[in-house]
Amino acid sequence: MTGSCFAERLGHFLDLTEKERAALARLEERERTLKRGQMLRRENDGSDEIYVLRHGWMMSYVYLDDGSRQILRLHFPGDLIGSSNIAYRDAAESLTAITDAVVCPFEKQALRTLFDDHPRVAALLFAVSQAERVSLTDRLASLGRTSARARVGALLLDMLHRIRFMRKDVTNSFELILTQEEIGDATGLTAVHVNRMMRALAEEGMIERRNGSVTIVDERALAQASAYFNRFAELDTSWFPAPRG
Amino acid sequence: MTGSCFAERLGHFLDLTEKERAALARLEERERTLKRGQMLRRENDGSDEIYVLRHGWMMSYVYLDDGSRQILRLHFPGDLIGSSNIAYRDAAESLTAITDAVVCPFEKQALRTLFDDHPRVAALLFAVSQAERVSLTDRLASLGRTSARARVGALLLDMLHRIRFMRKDVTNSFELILTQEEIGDATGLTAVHVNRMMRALAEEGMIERRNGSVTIVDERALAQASAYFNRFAELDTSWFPAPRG
DNA sequence: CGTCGAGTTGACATAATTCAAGTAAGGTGG
DNA sequence: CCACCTTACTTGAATTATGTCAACTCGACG
Repeated sequence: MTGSCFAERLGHFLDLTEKERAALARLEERERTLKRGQMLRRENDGSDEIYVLRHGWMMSYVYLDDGSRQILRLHFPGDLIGSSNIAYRDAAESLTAITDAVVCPFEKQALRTLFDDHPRVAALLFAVSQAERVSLTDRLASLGRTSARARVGALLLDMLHRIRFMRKDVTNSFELILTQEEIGDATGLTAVHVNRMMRALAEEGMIERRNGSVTIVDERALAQASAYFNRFAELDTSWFPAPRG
Repeated sequence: MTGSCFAERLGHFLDLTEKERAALARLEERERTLKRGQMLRRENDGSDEIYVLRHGWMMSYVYLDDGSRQILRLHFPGDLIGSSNIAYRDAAESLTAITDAVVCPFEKQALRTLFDDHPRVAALLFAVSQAERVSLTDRLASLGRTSARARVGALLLDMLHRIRFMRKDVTNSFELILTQEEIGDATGLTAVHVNRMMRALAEEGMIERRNGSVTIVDERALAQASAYFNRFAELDTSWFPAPRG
């Protein structure tokens, strides 16, 4: 065990104390391995579990009555996932592994100690969840007010930046992994139309595609064409309580 | 001063202690009055302020480069608004009053005491913000995967349920207040098309319109047609810390 | 070698937008 | 109190973006 990837992720924003690290590590005592495509949790399941994603990519999504699917969010290592049942008894979204993945499940009761003993970590969780909320509002504006081409472009840029955030060696190229159908379910489009938009972006010289990987050739132009705004500003930690102990 | 409407709202989920109520009331010491249409805060403004909405309706929204607007969320009394700068230094959304309104501004530093001294209230804030996140994912699915008619229907139902939550005497009729352009900006449609969809819903006998008010005639059918899921389940407070003091 | 899932492309259908013209209601200054 | 403005709402016709259906290619895999 290499230590808590959750603590590592949160440590980007804050110098955690030993005690704080230990408290976070306690959330990752158990591990569960998932194969590509395997479902971790289904919408409406009652469960006390929340997860820290340790390795691999996952996605959260819902199905509508007509059988269509909306992908709500892609998840990368260090993400806290399944957080809808922090608020509710029953899960609001399904969770499935996009690649082989490892998650650390913990019961939400474990958050109690965190809020009681480590108010600064609680504040950090709260701030991170607000940042996630902002990310969702960006997606909302993308789906509500931009063209198909812009939505696909914004998704690609979001993936690039989030991968970069994890691995500083990644510059402008990454393995796509998602099928065009999944991209469609994330952007509210059909797989066929996603295909056309990717071709369009490629013909315009903004991206290149080879095998399963994408290169963002002209990041500035793509961001412009996609109404994409990079939210990777620093978190504002100025209001946080002092560390305990 | 009639006491904290924030505490009143949060008290729906939990029996707050006197000390907890007092701590929340401290967030509402100042008041600011807004006229219909008045902007409280602009996107990208740097500000340490967060607000509790005390009276009236407000909305949060963003503008895109092409001048189009996406309304992110409607806000009702008791809502915590402007929460994007809990995470960031600069505001991610603009805030404007839809009706005459009263807000109580407070500096985010005030949250520090709350997290330090009242972990149970902090947990409640966190849970409520997760519920808001789920509400955003519902909107995402609505915009991404449902028809214009369904989006308008879902917005009407959401408004109905949120108004009911505040005022138990409201049954199935309310004053719309929003213009069709605003409905369009919330649902990702043009004002013209909103108009047609409202007519369609009326012709199908699901709603009635008179002057500025809407009556939901057949709530079940409308919910069905709009892929609407009512999230007003109880919050799960089982994991919260014990009250302090 | 055959099958299967994913990607690609064309022809056609449909939902939503755009443009344009008009009506209704409320507010304001003379 | 009226005449005028302005803003919101309404409706039709033409246009465009996206979806649907269908056929085909390609590579992976058993």
